[in-house]
Amino acid sequence: MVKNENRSFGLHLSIILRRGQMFLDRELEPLDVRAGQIPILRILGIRDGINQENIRKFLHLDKGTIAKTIKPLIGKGYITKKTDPQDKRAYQVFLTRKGREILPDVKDALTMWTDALTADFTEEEKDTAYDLLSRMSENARKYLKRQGSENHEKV
Amino acid sequence: MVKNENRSFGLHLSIILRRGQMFLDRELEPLDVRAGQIPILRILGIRDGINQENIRKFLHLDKGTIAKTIKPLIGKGYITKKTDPQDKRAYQVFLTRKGREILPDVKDALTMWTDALTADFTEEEKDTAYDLLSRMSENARKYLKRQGSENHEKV
DNA sequence: TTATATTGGTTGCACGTGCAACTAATAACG
DNA sequence: CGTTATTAGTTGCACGTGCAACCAATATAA
Repeated sequence: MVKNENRSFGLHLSIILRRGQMFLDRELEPLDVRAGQIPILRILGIRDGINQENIRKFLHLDKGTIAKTIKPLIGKGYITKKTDPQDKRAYQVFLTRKGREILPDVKDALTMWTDALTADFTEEEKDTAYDLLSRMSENARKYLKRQGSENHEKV
Repeated sequence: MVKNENRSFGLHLSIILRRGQMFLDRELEPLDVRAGQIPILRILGIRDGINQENIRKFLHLDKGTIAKTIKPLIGKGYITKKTDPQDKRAYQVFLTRKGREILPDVKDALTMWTDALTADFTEEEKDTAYDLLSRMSENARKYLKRQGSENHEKV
C-alpha cells in the first residue's frame, strides 16, 4: 500500500537547499548579499516597482519574511521603497542602479549552482528534473492551501 | 553557453521543503514533535545507540544542529543519551520505548507528504524523481566539500 | 611519558522563515 | 456617510540550521 516507504525526499531536498545557500552565501559574500535576498533581487529584475504583496505571491513566502528580507537590501543601497500614491498602505519596491549592476553576478552564481547540481545529468535529465520539481512544488502549494496561497502568479 | 538561465531550481526546492515542514509540524503536533526532529528519530529507528558524530554523518547536518535538536527530544522523553564507556567524549543516543512507539506515526506523516508531492506522478516518474534528487544531493555534497563532509555513510 | 593534534559535543551568534498580533489605509456594506 | 471587513506591512517569537569558539577526552608524535 504505502509506497516509497524508506525513501522520503526530505533529506535530499534539505541537503540540496542548504548546500545551495552555503554556496551562494560564499559566492556573493563580496557583494554583501545573502542567499535569502536573492529571490527579491531577481523578482525586481523582472518586475521592478512591484509591491511587497505581489512579491509574496510570486515567491510564495510569508509577508513578514518579505519585509525582513527587504530591510537590509535597502540598507546596502541595492533597492528602495516608495509609498504607492494610489494606495498609501503599499510600498513600491525598486532596484537602485547599484542593485541592477549586481544582478548579473547574482545570476551567474545561481547558474553555477544549478550546473553543479546537474553536473552529471544529460540534457534530457535536466529538463525532467525541472519539470518534476515544478510539479512537486505546485503539488506542495495546492496540498497545503492556507492563507495567502491563493492567486499565484507566474514569473 | 549558460543553460537553464531562467529556471534555477532554488525557488521550487525551497517551496517544497518549507511546505513539507509546515505540513509535518501540523501533522505531528499532537505528538509534540517538530519537523527538524524527524530525521533524528528516523535514524535512531535504524541505528539505535549511534553517537552524535555518526548521526551527523548520516544526516549531513552540522554537529551543533544535532546537539540542539536532540535536547528537546530528551526533554520530551523520546530519546536518551548515555556516555559511551569506550570513549567518554561521545554519547550513545537511544530511542526510549515512548520514542519507538511514535515512530510509525512519524513515518506515516512522511509518507503522506511524499504521496502528496507526487500525487499526479506515474510510478516511473516517482522513481525518476527520487533518482534525480539523490544525484543532485550527492552533487551538492561533493561540490561543497567542506569540513565534516567526508566519510559519508548510507542509511 | 609529555606535548601536540584530533575528535565528540556544547553554546552563542546570525540568518531564513512561518505565524500571530498589531497598525494604518482602503474597500464594502447598510 | 459611518461602521465594518479586508488588505499591505511591521514586528516579536520560535524553530531549523551553519559557523566559530570553546571544552574535555583521546590519539599521535617527539
